[in-house]
Amino acid sequence: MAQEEVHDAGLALGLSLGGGGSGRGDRSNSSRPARWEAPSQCPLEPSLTLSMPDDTTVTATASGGGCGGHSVSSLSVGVKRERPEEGADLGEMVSSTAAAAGAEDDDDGSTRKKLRLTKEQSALLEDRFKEHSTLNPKQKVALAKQLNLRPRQVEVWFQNRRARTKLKQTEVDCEFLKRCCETLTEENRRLQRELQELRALKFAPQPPTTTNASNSGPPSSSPTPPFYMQLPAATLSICPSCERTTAGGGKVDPDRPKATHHFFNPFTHSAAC
DNA sequence: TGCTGAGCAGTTATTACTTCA
DNA sequence: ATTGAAGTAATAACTGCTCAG
Repeated sequence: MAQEEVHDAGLALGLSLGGGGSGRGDRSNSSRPARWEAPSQCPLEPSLTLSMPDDTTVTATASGGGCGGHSVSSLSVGVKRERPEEGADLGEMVSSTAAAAGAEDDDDGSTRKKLRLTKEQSALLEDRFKEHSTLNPKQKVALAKQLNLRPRQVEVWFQNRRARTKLKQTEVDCEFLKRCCETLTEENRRLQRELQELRALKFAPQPPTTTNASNSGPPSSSPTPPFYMQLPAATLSICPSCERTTAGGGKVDPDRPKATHHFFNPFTHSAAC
């Protein structure tokens, strides 16, 4: 049951086709034989292919039990009609798959069925994906043969698998950035607090001691704050690793006002201590 | 420069499962 | 406890686009 689904505006049916979707969706099947053969998942699956006068092919495939140990039996009926449009790899197919045991196989075709890969197929595909996330044409064909799938299905599976991997990685990255943002927010709060403390120290009454060059700025009533008050907040940061402040020693090189020896880099989770 | 094949992003449709009345 | 409808997640398959060769 390795049919590929296509949307068929002409037949208001869920279409599942083997041997080619429409248009560019099935590039790998350009060499598809004129008469579509239902590819069976299992060599033991009996299949029947009928060629209709109007180039429509009806295929019935009964599958089950004997393939790879999966227990789901199914009956698949596919209808394919050659469509003279956009090249040779065009075809349409109607298929319905239903559990053979008790389920009806006479559905009106208004719903299209989707292939579900068996656990064995998925496992092998996963294994191959772990080795290489892409396949060259030869590998694709070989793997398809091994899985009793069509190369197009293997191709699609790998595409979807890559997309899922990327999506997961994006989620991980997003989570990481979220944590970074939280870390930076917390860091910002800490720095704000520290700034307030320093300001309070600055404006507190000071004992009449001799002043050095670093704090001999204008009086507190002056509109321009002393030099260290103009430093970027980061220069006063507390290293989360060693819990020391960079500007705590009171000795700041005026030529390197932005030196942040203990600045914590949330992207590397490291501090340049 | 046009063609072709491959990969990707976005989307659709189906299936399986869960929840709830 | 059972059942059917509704909701949801997973995923196979498709379309359209870009890009390299």
